[in-house]
Order: sequence, then structure tokens, then C-alpha cells
Amino acid sequence: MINVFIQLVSPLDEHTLTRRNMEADVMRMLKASQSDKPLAEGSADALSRVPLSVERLRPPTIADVARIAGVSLPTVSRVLTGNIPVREVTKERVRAAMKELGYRPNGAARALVQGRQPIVGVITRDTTLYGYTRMLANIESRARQAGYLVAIVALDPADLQNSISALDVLLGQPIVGVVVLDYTAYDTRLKDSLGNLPISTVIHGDQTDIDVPHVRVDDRKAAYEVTNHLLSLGHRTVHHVAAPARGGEPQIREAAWRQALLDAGARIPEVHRTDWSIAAAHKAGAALASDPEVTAVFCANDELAFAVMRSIHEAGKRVPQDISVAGLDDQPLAGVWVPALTTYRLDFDWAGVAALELLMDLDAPLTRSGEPLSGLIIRESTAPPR
Amino acid sequence: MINVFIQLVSPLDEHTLTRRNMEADVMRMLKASQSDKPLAEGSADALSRVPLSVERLRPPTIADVARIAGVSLPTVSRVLTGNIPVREVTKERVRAAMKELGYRPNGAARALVQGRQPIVGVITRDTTLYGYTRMLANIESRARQAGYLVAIVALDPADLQNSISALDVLLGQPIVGVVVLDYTAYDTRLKDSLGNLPISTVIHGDQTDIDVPHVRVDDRKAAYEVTNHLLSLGHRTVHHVAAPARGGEPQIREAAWRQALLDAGARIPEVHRTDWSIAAAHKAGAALASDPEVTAVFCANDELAFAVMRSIHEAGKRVPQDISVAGLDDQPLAGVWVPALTTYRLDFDWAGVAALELLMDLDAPLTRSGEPLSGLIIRESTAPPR
DNA sequence: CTGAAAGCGCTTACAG
DNA sequence: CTGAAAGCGCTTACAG
Repeated sequence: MINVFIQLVSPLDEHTLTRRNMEADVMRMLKASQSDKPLAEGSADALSRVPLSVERLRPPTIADVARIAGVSLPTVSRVLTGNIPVREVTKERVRAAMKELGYRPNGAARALVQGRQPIVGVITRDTTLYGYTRMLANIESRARQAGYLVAIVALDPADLQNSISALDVLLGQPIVGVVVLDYTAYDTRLKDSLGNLPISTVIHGDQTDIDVPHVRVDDRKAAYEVTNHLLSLGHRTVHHVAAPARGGEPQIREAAWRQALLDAGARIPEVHRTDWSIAAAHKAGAALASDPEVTAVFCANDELAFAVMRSIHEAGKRVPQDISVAGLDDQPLAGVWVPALTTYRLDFDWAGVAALELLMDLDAPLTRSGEPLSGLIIRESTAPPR
Repeated sequence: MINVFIQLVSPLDEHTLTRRNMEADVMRMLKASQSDKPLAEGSADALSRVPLSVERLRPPTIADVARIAGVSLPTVSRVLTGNIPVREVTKERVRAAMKELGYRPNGAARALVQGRQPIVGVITRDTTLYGYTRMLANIESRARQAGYLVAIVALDPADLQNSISALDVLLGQPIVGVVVLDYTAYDTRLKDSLGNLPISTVIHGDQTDIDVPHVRVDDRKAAYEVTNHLLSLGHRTVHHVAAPARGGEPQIREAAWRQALLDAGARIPEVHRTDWSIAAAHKAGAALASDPEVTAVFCANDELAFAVMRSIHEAGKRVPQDISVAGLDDQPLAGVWVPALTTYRLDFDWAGVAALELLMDLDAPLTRSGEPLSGLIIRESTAPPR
């Protein structure tokens, strides 16, 4: 640690400038304005070249505001919180001082003294995937209504080290609890990090042994029913364009597709795996379209299905006359594609809100009943084979 | 405030149980386990029925950990931060104590003492719209790389009161700065709330007088060029399916469309306004499809365009032979829709990262050069009129 | 309505 | 390597 000697040229009184703050700031300024070389101890020369603007040294505190306004510290606090009446004249003086200094309350100090944990963490995966997007939007809206801020962390299940450090950043905040948007993606080794932090989660399969409060978005049932729908139309089997595998394990939607075929005694064809990207699905679709055996395709989500339908079109075949295609999610565009997509609606809006409410309820039940709007939606993209 | 007298039956020593904590917790327990009626002052009877579990009274602190582990406070802190070497045996004892107590560090206290502001705020609008989704995902990823947590606040520009309270929640946190994803949507009255908090923003038009660090996603240029493209194909005029108006003012994309028609001396038809929803666009599309005058439609984003194409199909007309349709954004599905959508690519990925880097750079320039991948993409949905 | 003092949970020099 | 003390910026009883 370098020793810093600075002559105060500040209008603020000495009391408010602590040594630590000054050092940190001078270091920062040095780094920005000079070289990257570390400073020799007590190197007053280098310091003299630092453009020392006092305003940048340290953000103003209520002590500064109080001094400028000529009132006491608690009075400033009262103006801030509004909990206790303050004379209007005084109030005005304090407000003016705040404005003059550009004062902003320090959230950390506030949270500390009040013992409040005003942030809800959301652990998600790729935030651009439809389901996560919707859950996130609904959680944010509901959380704010309850006075909470939402912090998001998108974990890459493939990168454990990164996930752990991401969680550390999250847990270093005043977090009241965490909503985990995909419990199965949530590595066991991460659970230790959370310690006894309250969590709630969204279950995407049919697990029944989850010991944390959870809501269910039943991907398994959805995928099973979509596959069954195609089989019931008379297709011998159903091909699958899958989500990325997760550490060797297939995704829930893929497993359910497989189970449906198994239960029906249908042949289980090779899976076409994607990374959720349109490009990968488009490529998979091309392979499927050129295979005369293929009469029905179930895609792990609607967007993959759109891309596959494009490939079929490019191959000169038609949906559903030549090949039936079904998706999963029922994202808004499913109804307007030509042909409109047969899919299974999952109620992510409900899931987001319900998971958050579960988290905030001190005496939460393990699961929450409710009325998710889910179900198979048969549109134009599926038909009996010719 | 009720007066609470509790006989300590706790293994924790008295020092760590402050009156305030006890009161708050007892209040909570009373509320949860008994009735909603407020307690009479000093009502010891009611209190005796409260199941007083000491574990729930107050989360453990490093003082508790230190006591259990038989070490001093600073030692626990050293194990926590890892900044200063601690004997391995001691470390183990401390870790065991943490585990036993279910200790979690208090983020607020940490942020306060370290003077760190570990959160980046993101002010957005509807987080489910494509551009916002992408910017958010990129900001989150880049911010975490820099050790920051991302907190999001979705403001409804139409609801000022709600927006102000939302900002208050955000500003009550240890925020290092705020990225505003749509500066034009950001009401002037909100600017005061932010005080001197560092912000950076994404500009969607061609404003040049913005006095905060910003990056540009040039919606105006994009909409102008798309409209021009349609005109240059020989269409007499171009109809528009618009985004919702914002307090009377038309959106940037709409204004640019109008300007392009004006500059070309083309007739300016009535706008078909939507609320960004697929349903509204589908309805607008039906009206457009039934109007024999309509030969070209520019939609404020790709998703609206998809819905309009559906309507045209339903009316028995074809895209682009009967009516040309163009969108804006170039979201991933644009290339696989049938017909593939002519649109203008905006580089939201770049914008998100660039805006964040601008925010975190102490000596940030007002704007950031870079290489956004933007431009008109002509596909299958536009053609000359017949 | 206002001020002096204590305390929130943690980290960091300082002194062994 | 470890402990006693000060301090981060704020709020909240307590005492006028």
C-alpha cells in the first residue's frame, strides 16, 4: 500500500475525507491518467501530477448534506425517509443541499441498518429463449409491485467455474431469496453455495421429490402429448429436433418424446440435436426433409419448428401434406406462421409469478396450486400421413 | 411499537441479540402464527404463545461464527475474503462453524465497508421485445465478466408514478451506474431522480445533442432505408404498421417512414397502430390485405411483419406478388419465414456491450465507435408491384 | 419538530 | 498468523 500525502484544498471539511477513500481514489486516478507502473512508496512526485478534483474523491454523504443545510444528521435522514415529520422550511433547505451536492443515498448503508434484503435473485439460462424471457418479465413486474429489485444471473450449465463465481457475485448482495428458473439445469455443486438462502424454483419435468418450494411447467407432459398427437394421426414414428444435451443427459423434452414412442411401440429414430439456434434447426430440417421415411417431426420448441418448416419448404415438400411438424411452447408467432403451428402451450407467465410468490411467502407450501393455461393446440401443421 | 420482554433461552450470547431484531422478528412470527389483530402494549400473554425459535430470530453474523469457531472476528473475515493468510487448521474450524450456522455474508455490510457498488442497473421497457432481450443478455454477460451484478427495471413510460417508484427501488441499492436501453422513452422527470449517477444510454434515433455517454442503434436510418427500398422497387407509396404512440408522439420508426415518403413526394397513408402485439398486427394486416390500394407494407418490427403476412395469406393474396412486406430488426426467424422477410438488421448485441463498457469507463467518451453489424437485408418478401 | 448517540455487519490498518 | 479497535453511511429509539 502506498502512502499518500495530500494537502486538502477542499471546501469540504477534513472530517469527511477519510484516508482510505483518498487512497483508493488517487490510485484510480493514477492508473487512469498516468502509467500502469506501480508507484514507489511515498512517491510524492508522481502524486503531484495527479489532477486532484475533490468532487471525485468521495460521493457526498448525509453528513455533508447536513453541514451544508445547517441541520443535524438525523434530520437529513428524516427528509429522506419521510417517516417522521420535518418542518417544511427545513425540508426545503435539506433538499437544496442535496441537489447542490448531487447527493444520492447509499443503498448498502440503508440495507444494512434496516436489515432489509431488497433484491430478488433470478438464476436463469439463456435469457433470450422464449420461456425464460416471459418468466423473467413476469417476475420483474410482480417483484417490483412488492418493492423488490430483480437481479439476474444467466448461468451456463457447461461452465461450472463461471457459474460459481457468478453465484458469488449474486450472494454478495442483500438478496432476500433466489428464483431458479430451471432446477434441473442447476448443478448440485451450486446448491452448497446458496447455503440456507430461501429459494423457489420452476420444475420442468414430473419430479416429485423436490424439497424446495416449486411450481411446475410440465415440459414432460407437453412433449409426451405432442408426440402422442402425431402418433395418433397415424404416423409410424415421430422424428425429433432436440435441444442441446446437458452433460450427456438428454433434455426433458427429448426424454418424453422417447418415452411416448416407447409406450406406443414405435421405432425410435436418431435425434437431430441443435444448440437452440435457428441455423442448426434449419440444417437438421434439411436432413429430415430429404429423408423419404420422415412423415412427422416434433421440435423441442416453436422456433426450431419454424426453421424446420422452412427447410421442408426449400426441399419442395409441403407441411403438413408431406411432413407434419409440431413445436412446443406456443410462442405468439405459432398462430401466424403459414401453416399455423401445432404446439403445446406452456404458461410461463403464470410460472414466473407463482414462483416469485412462493419465494416471498414465509410460510410457503412446497408447491402452489393455480391455473396455468396449458394444453395441446392443434393448428395447421399436423395431419395424417398420406 | 409494542414492548417486548423475552427471557433469553438462547445458546447465543446476549450481546448478539439486539432489541430491534427481536422485536421485528416477534412481530413477524406473531403475524404468521396468530391473528392479524395488533397486539396490546406489553401483552405478555400473547407473546408466551409465540413459538420462539432462536434460529429464526436473526441470521448469524461473523460474530456468531467467530464465537463458535473460537477465533476472533477479523479471522473469520480473513477466511471469507481470502486476502490474508490464515492457518489451515483455523480455516477449517471457521468453515465448519459457518456450515453449522448456515452463515451467509451480509452483502450490504460488505458493500458499505468496501465502498464498492457492485450492481449495474438496466432500465428497459418491455423485456420481451426482441431488441431489449438481446441487449439485456449481452449486458448481463459482459457485466458479470467485470464482476458486476445486473438489476433490471422495466419501466412503463405511460405510468410515470410507477416509474418513479421503480427507480427509487433501484437507486436504493449499491448501484455503480445505469444503462438506459431507450433514452427517448426515458421521461425527463425521471432524470432528476438519477441525480449524478453515472449513466450510459442507447440512442435509437439520430439525435446529436445527447449529453450522456451513448451508443447508437439507428432505428431512424433503418426505417428510412426500408421505406426507401420499397419505394425504389416502384411502389407508389408504403403503408405502415406502427408501434404504439408514446404520449402523442410517434415512434422514431414511424417518423422516419413518414419522412422517407415525404422526401420521395409519395402520398402518406393512414398509419395502422398496434400495441406491439401479434393480435393487433394481425388485425391491421387484415385491413391492409383487403385494401386494393395497398401494394407495400413496412412494419415497425419483424414480428408485426410476420403477422401481417399471415393476414395477407388469409385474404388469398400473396407476398410479395400482390403485396410486399418488410420488417425491421432482423430477428433470427426473419430468414426462415416463408417467404423470408426483407428487413434491416440492427446490432443489439453490439449495442448492449458497448453501452455497458461506456458506463464502466471512468473516462468515457460521449460516444463509442465500433462496428455494429447493421444494414438492409433484402430477402423474398419484397418485389416490384405488378 | 430536532439533535446526540448507538448500532447494523463487515473489513482494514494497526499492533502484537 | 491473530486480536482489539475504528470506521463505512445510514436509521432509529431516546431525550429534549
